[in-house]
Amino acid sequence: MLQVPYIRQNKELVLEKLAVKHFKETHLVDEILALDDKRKKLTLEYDDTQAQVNSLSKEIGKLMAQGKKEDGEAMRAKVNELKEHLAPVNEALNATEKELLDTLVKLPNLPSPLVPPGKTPEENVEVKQHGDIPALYEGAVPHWDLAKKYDLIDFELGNKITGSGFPVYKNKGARLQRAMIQYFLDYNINAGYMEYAPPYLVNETSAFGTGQLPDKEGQMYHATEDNFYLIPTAEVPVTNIYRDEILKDTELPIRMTAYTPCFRREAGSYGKDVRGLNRVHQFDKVELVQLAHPEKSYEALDEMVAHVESLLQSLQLPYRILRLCGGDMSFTSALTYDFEVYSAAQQKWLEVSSVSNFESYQSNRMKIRFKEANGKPQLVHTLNGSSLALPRIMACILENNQTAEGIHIPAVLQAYFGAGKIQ
RNA sequence: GGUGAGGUGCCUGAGUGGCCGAAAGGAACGGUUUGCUAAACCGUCGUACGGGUUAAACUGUACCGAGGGUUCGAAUCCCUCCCUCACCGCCA
Repeated sequence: MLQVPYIRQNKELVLEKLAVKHFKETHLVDEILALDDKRKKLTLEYDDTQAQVNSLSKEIGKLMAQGKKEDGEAMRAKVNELKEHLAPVNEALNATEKELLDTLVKLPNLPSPLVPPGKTPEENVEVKQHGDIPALYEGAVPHWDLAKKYDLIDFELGNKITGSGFPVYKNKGARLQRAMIQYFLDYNINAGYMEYAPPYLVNETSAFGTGQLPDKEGQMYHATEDNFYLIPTAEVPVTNIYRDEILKDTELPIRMTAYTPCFRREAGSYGKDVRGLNRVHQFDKVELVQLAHPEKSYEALDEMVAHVESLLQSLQLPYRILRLCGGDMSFTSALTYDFEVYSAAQQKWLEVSSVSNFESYQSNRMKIRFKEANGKPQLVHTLNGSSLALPRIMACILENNQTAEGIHIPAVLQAYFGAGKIQ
């Protein structure tokens, strides 16, 4: 969430930037400032009255110790009077603080100046395209057919065990999946990221911290008995590792990577691009998370983009990089680059990675801060990106690398996979 | 799941109603001195939100797992929840 003092000092700029995101409820800005004024006023009243209570209470203690009971009793009556006045003030203050927070989380993050102004996915800006679109042989088919032909993935079996969108990987399909996870993690570790294996269920506080709660609650699976949420991405548990911590500036940047399954209800997205691996409820992903100094977070973003790019290049997949426009960006992001790989058999681009800078939007929720020598604590910037989401990479490798003699495995994966081909 | 003991600052750890935002030790940081990769000594050493100031200084409130309660006054008493440890039960 945004910081109130920032909103106060830059109100016009905030409104301009909200417009880039096509955010309509701009009245919230004034509401926030009004609530903050109210909060300050009530705080002042509460603090002053409580200060009187505190000092009188101390005197009562002294009087009682000296045996001056009557004076003490008189003062006690006075304190009780003050406290009667205090109760409604305190109540109003708590209610105002809650309302302020509730309103504040309704404001999205502000877009960086680099964000294009568009509204729809068509208006995203292609920053780069790399690699040749492969010309497939005549018998080429989409990955769901290949999965059957080579016995790699069983979609129907997933229906039986759980429901739609829970594919079962088997044989070489399972092994290829595992090979990719291993390769991606190794690749990230070599680039200086520390590996974590975090929990796949998180509590409410963690889900709030990265911005999944309160507004995206319907997208997560909820284990109601214990009030835990199944993670929609490793971003949630990994970023929360440093929740409520104050780091030293010398510890930044912090680079973390984690493999986890991801669980997404995908409510409301039925019927669109759901065939095969294109959209599933459970999938595997290797994630990158960085905590960076505010002045260096855009360098970190570029570094992550370059990192994901080199990873895709090593897999020899044709890809393009999009800079998302204001209307297509996520609520919490300040700048996002999407990576898409080209699926030759489906003849379309599939998103496989999304790399974003959240600036201090998440860290303000999580209170992840750092301190320079003799300085005050300030918020870090958080970033994350996929490296990579597995299903669509799998789909593209199967489709783009299919030949009459089998499916060619990218050279960098062969050692992990244990063969050069699926036949 | 049951029973018992606990949760205090970066760490260890004292504190069972006012003198406690909190002893002491350690770590860390700054300095002095000596100087074979170190010791001794001195100092600093929480956070948030207000007031105040050009900025400071200064000052108020809150925070001793979380939330509530009792009291003139709570780290300290009571309740609920969360977590940790030990033992028992169950179990990969």
